[in-house]
Amino acid sequence: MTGRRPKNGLREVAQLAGVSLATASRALSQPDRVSENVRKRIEEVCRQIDYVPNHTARGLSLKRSQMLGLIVPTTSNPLFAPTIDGVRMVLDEHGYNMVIDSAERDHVRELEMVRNLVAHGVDAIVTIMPTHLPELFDFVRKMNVPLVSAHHFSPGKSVPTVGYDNVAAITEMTDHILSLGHHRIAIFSGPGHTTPVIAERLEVIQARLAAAGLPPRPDWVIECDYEVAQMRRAARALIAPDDRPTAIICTGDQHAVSTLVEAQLLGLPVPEKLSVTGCNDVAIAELCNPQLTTQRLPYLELGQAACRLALDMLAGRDVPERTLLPHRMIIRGSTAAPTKGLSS
Amino acid sequence: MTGRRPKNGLREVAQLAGVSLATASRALSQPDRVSENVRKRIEEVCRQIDYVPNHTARGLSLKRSQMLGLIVPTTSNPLFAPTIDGVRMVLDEHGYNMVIDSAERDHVRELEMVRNLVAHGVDAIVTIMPTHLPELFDFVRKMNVPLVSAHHFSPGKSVPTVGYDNVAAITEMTDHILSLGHHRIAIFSGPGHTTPVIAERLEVIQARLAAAGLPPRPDWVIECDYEVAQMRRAARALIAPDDRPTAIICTGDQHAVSTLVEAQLLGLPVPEKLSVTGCNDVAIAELCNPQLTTQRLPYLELGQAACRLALDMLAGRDVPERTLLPHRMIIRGSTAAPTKGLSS
DNA sequence: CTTCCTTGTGAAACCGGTTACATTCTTTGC
DNA sequence: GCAAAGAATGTAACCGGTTTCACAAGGAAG
Repeated sequence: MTGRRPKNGLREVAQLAGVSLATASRALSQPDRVSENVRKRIEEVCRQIDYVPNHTARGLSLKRSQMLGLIVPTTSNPLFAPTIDGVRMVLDEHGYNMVIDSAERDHVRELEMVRNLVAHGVDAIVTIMPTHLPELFDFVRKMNVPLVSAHHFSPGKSVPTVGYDNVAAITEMTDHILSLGHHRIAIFSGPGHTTPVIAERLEVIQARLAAAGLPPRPDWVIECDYEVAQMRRAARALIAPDDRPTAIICTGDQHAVSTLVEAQLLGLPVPEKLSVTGCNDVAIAELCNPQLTTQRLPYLELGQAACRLALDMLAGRDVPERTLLPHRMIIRGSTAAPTKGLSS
Repeated sequence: MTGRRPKNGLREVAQLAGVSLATASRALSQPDRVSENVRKRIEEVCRQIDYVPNHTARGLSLKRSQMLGLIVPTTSNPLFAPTIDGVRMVLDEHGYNMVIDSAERDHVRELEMVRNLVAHGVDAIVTIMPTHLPELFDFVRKMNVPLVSAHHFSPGKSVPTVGYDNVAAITEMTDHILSLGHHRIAIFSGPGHTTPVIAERLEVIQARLAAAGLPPRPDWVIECDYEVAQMRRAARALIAPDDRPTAIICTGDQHAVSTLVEAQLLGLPVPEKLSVTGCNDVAIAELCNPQLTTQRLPYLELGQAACRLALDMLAGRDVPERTLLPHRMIIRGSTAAPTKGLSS
């Protein structure tokens, strides 16, 4: 503290150690290219003055930032938390940082975010948006920035994609209900217009039921937002009448649990008089009574795989266009064969 | 596409527009300092070649990155999702980006993360860690980087802190149970050793019960991890015996809901024979039967306020050392006076 | 004792922007 | 009609690192 410090970062270190800037830089990034003696002296100085390297400058020079950009549809839906966590786990192993943006379920905004991330110099991008603007593909190709799409296989994606088999998962669940002998089946779904994944499930279930020869019941196809009061109201409307379904297939666990709660309040035993299925296997699927039959979807693994792929692309390795991750049906206590005499 | 592009970013724009680099730069950052004519020409060129600015270079020159660092205790606990969301909301308004790190509930790692974030050039930092290493305060002071701590007021924090009154909230809840006339009260808690906030709640509840003259029942103080099977097992052990409490105060909603489920399985009516309280008011508090009496804690607001404070500090404005956000007790169906004859 | 090759180090260019200062060209005032 | 003020633009230094290249010293080979 005797005089004013140059405060030029590495320049100061170099000066204090009595070497040139270049040597100081090498001592830190390629320790074996400098003499033992000098290296130790520089390390000592770094400790002394508590030197903090400037990754911005480093990034400018090296043209890489050690940062990966992650775009999520929304930060408020806890469903994506495991995916974010998966990305973070892999990033941690590689000393990478994560900058995260929310596209607010909007394609146009997604493209903005991608431009923004590229402007900020991220080395690669993972996006969990289910579908993308075509311009997005042009942009990343032109900018030559690795981008991988995680979550949903939709036609026309021209970037590496990792996902699970949404159609198979919900088909399997529908077949489970059908094979139990149910004929009076309702669908309780999240809003399809904001979420292609949900729209797809809804569509697949309906098609499957029709294929099984069940007459369509439009009043048994409910779309409802994730707000608790709304879900419970809708669930009640579905199961309160005497003319009620014997099974309800939900596109998400929240809707299923809401249904369970309302059934309980109405004194309708599950699964004896009503079977209910969920999807996603979030924590609440086990925190209800009975526990939920649901599909465990690989959200954590989605994040991990997508992140690995992105880093692979960055390293110049070839990556597959599609990576399919397995789902698994978890049959718990909320489904059973319909009571005789009610099912037909 | 006639020849090779210089590909020097703004230099290329300048060249194509027939102006100097400085003018091009000004046209974008201070449009009113260049002539109408030139500005339009430059904007046109930018559009033509789809110019993407380099924020890294900009950051190096300006010494600010338009990025804020956020440190969370863990990304796997969805409890912090609203806080992250709150930060993001405010950041969006200011055109800031967020780089997020997980400290894995570890102080030492938190300090590493802070150093890492500073090295990456973030303009300010928000951390949701409940307590910090003393070295952290020295570091941020020395580096002169705005840091605000959100979540918990613990003694000795020498940085601006935003939080809620954890002690008051859990005291209020304990008093609610006491005032209903309960004397046989158990505590079902998350793990205190990993989470100071939980440890504090546990301590406060015990002190309050003792102050009310209740004899201590060590077997009615349970600490249990957040894993569903574990929580349910512990809850069952607590309420299965005939010698059971008439009320269970939980330090988190998950524990409370687990208890609710087990009570239901045992045919133990809530709230008639057992009162249960939660804390945090996460979504499941409304997705159970009966709905949970709990404390609504301002997690979203925590993120918003902390982020605003951080940006204020960055702008050189004075900020309060402590910002207290209100909590609110939400009395729902899971609590009631004990049945006569059982309570005493 | 040269000559050639290593090895360690320094000087300077560079990454892609921002900006203080200098310069040129208009205005405006007297 | 000329000086002074003002507006638009250009020149060059700078942010804090990395890296190419040149150079000097030391060791091995001839």
